[in-house]
Amino acid sequence: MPELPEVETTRRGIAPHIIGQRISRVTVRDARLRWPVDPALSRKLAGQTVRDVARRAKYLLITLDRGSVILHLGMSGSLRIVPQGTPPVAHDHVDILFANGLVLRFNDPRRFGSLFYTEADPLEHKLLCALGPEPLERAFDGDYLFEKSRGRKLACKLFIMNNAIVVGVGNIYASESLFVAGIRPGRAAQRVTRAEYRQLATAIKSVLRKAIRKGGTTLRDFTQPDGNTGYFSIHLNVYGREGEACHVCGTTIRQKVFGQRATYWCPGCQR
DNA sequence: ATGGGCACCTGGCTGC
DNA sequence: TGCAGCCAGGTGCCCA
Repeated sequence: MPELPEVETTRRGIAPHIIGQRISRVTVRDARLRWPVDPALSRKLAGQTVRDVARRAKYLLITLDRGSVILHLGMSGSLRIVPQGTPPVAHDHVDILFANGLVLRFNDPRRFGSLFYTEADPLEHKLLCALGPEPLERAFDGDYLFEKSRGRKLACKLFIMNNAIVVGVGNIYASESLFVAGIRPGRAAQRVTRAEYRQLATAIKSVLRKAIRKGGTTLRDFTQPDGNTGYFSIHLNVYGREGEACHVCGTTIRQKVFGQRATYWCPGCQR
């Protein structure tokens, strides 16, 4: 899946096409997403106009007149804007059709994504209400991480990937941020110092901002919302580079699994 | 409360 | 060439 920069890139890509547009209907080709798509979705959305496209963590929030569509891309989901009548390809599960002839099309090979509608405050939804701060907001800083981490023995990499602590730090950017901050991923969260957490919070912000600026890392199944094949890629220092030389010090990059996820670091640059 | 592990699913790649 | 096995960007939930 898209990590946070990819979700934000998607939000920015689709927003200008759908804000102010009226939904005519919804076509569900395969309702078997992470949770079954509501059979009455089309009836509930038809006639409503998109007022805003927001993001909380990696959830996209499409604000309508009376409610919100909450959409998650899972591991392999993507959204595209296509003209009505464009033949669907494999895994094009849901289409939201607009009166102006455009279609917001959700594709997700692995079907870990989700899409549902609520007329309550989306931020109060069970899946969203307990989330930690957004990494790019001021409330998230090194002092916050330091306070939250006292007494926590798990690996600091898993700590920063915990959505209750901070949202939006996925597997790639967790390794990359720890590299920039010079902290080894396996260290217990409670053993990382306040000064190091300040470095880490700064690193997380800069790594995510840089990736957003670049339009999201290009991964196998991420497609730009407008269908452009022009791919972007941020410069990865450690992720996926096991056995290769560190760009900074030349030390061989190592890999180890933490919490069932591959984790990469440079033993020369990270302590 | 915390942490560990599993589950959900398809597709691409590797190596025999 | 075929196929088994392994790996992949997430995260909710169950259990100890």
